[in-house]
Amino acid sequence: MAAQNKAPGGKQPTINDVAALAGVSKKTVSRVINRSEFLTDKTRAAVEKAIEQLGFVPNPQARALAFRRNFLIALLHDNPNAQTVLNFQRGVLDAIKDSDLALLVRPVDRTSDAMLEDVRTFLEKQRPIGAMLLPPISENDDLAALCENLGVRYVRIGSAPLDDAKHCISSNDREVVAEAVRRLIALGHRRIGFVRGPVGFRSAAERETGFLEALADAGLELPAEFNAPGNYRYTAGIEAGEALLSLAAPPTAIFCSNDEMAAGVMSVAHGKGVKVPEQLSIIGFDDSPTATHIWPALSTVRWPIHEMGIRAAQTLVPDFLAPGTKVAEDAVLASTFVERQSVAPPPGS
Amino acid sequence: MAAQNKAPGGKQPTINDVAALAGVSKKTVSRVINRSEFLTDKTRAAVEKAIEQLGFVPNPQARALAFRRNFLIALLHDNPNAQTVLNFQRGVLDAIKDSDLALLVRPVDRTSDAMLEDVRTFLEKQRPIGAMLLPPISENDDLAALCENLGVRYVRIGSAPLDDAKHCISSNDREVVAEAVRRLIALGHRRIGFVRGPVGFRSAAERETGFLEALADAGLELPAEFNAPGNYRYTAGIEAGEALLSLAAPPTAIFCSNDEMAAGVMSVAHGKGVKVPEQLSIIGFDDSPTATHIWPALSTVRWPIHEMGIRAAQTLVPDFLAPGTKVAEDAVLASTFVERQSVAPPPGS
DNA sequence: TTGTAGGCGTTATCAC
DNA sequence: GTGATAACGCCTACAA
Repeated sequence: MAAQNKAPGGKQPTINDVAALAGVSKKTVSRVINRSEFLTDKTRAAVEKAIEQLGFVPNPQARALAFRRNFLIALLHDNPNAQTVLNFQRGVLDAIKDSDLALLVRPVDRTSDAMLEDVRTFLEKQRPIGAMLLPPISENDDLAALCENLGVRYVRIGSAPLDDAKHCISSNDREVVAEAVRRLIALGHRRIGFVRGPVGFRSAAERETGFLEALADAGLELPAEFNAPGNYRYTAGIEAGEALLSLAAPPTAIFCSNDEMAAGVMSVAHGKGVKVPEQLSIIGFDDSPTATHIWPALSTVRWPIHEMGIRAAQTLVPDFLAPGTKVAEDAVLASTFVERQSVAPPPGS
Repeated sequence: MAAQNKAPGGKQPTINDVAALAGVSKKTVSRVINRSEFLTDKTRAAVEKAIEQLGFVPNPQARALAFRRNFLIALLHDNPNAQTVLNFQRGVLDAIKDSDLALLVRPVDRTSDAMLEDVRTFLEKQRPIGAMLLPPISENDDLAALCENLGVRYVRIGSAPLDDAKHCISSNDREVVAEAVRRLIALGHRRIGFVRGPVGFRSAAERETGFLEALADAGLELPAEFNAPGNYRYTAGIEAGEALLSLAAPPTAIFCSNDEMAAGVMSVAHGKGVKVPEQLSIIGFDDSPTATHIWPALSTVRWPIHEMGIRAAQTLVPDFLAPGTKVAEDAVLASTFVERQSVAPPPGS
């Protein structure tokens, strides 16, 4: 489309071609590229015209070499939820859209002994400006320390503040879970079951705390047999559902620490002929695609993951964004309770 | 862990440090790095020892500059199915794991007029060695031509061969869809509905062809009212389900062109009290997480997407993979029919 | 405010 | 086979 006038030789034009055409030194061109303040408007205009005319695009590899730093930011993740990762990715890409940055993706294996070394090698090799850590690996302090040591900026994404605001974007999961559970209580539920997240995950702990807070506020308790273990997988939901719905006096509502497990519980309910939501209310967490694909549609907590991607990028590289980008201030973003068809008053009310 | 002996000054050691330590020229070190054939075993050993000793890692930015090419491959996608994208991504990363390559991710907006220009800018700026195009944008011939023109290698992923084998990794969707439908017919179904994919998508066309082939082989026809439009979204499944299940003589089985739409159809069935699979069999396509999260679990076609990611990377950059990597030959990978609980003989059989 | 010289870490050229 | 020397395209330091 654009008149891509190539430099002599048919190659990509370089800073030298621009300098020659504009009748200035290449350093001056460099100053224009890097938005130096010390430039006459006239000079700048002349250079910009030449750039336009040649269709010049600065070579990022050369800049990376000279800057001793790549114009890349990295996304490190070990998240089983594809939609979450991808939504976050989209957010990041939306944020860096008009900048010179590109996004590098790096899944890591948190169960591997070599994880830290792998990440170190990756960061040393690619030298990204910064790295964004998605949960659950964002909870790993060693990883943050590694970034710090290597001079790679980092931002951790979490369900609760994990670090100082400069290094953390989080949501208020606990509060929203409590809100969701209060909703169940307001509907009349008193026998409320809980399916936990995996041990050692901050997100799981936050959700559990929020759940217990809401119960405590209402003067309710969580009987041991209503407290089912889980690991964020569908199969754990199946097991929890089997356990909870086989009780002599089963719960009338179950809060599951994520949507996948909620889907598992719901499958068990269907299999046992337990009507949702008439006989059993179910709430999940994530607002994953699953939440709307199952029947009845699942009430859940929506994580502002796309927004978190944007904010994470903004926090990580405010100085590399396109000029004029509006950057939000808050590091804690609000999750929201989304009520759908899986919730109703308890039977007989 | 490794004894990272730094070069004088505490920085990363460079090729000069290695050359000095090994007592050779830096070009010789370069030859070792790039696996040149013209080297004495003795020289090579000496250099490798020095590399080891210093913990030297070649600077990819400098290499990129000298090679006039980045050690990056790009994944271009505009796929609504997060799991598909991420599984593919994993495959690619598995394939390039022990190489010097890194993966750049670039979502594109196929509905935008500026799409082609955006991709051009991206490719010119980043200069990746190659690009991998996921469906549906893989079906865009202009995009392939653009890569060709820019000297960026490319591989297209598709449901059927879209290009010569050198540039295409595909699956045999048509055959497998036919197989799935034959299974329905074998169970006794004669009234089989179809929910189409979006117009203009090759994947949709392939699935439809396979479906019709199986019907024709059995001497069956697809009545117009059994042929519902769709766009791969859940809501389209809802609409199709409403239409098909409201017919005076509804189908006893429905093949949906993807899982999301199948989930929609299933929700409608639940809502209408139509028992799945007793009164209605449903088959989807993708084997997405949704397939196992809904109840009853959905029979579907599994796309070998992770494997396709591996093969795509191998096809794209066979010369950059870790030495000794076994590269498969076939460009057509097999999808498989996965039978789950959503399929049974028709009522009254 | 602008320009000159030199360097970033690697590879290509072309002798030896 | 191996090694000087000159790129690669851009930036920093310092000079003007």
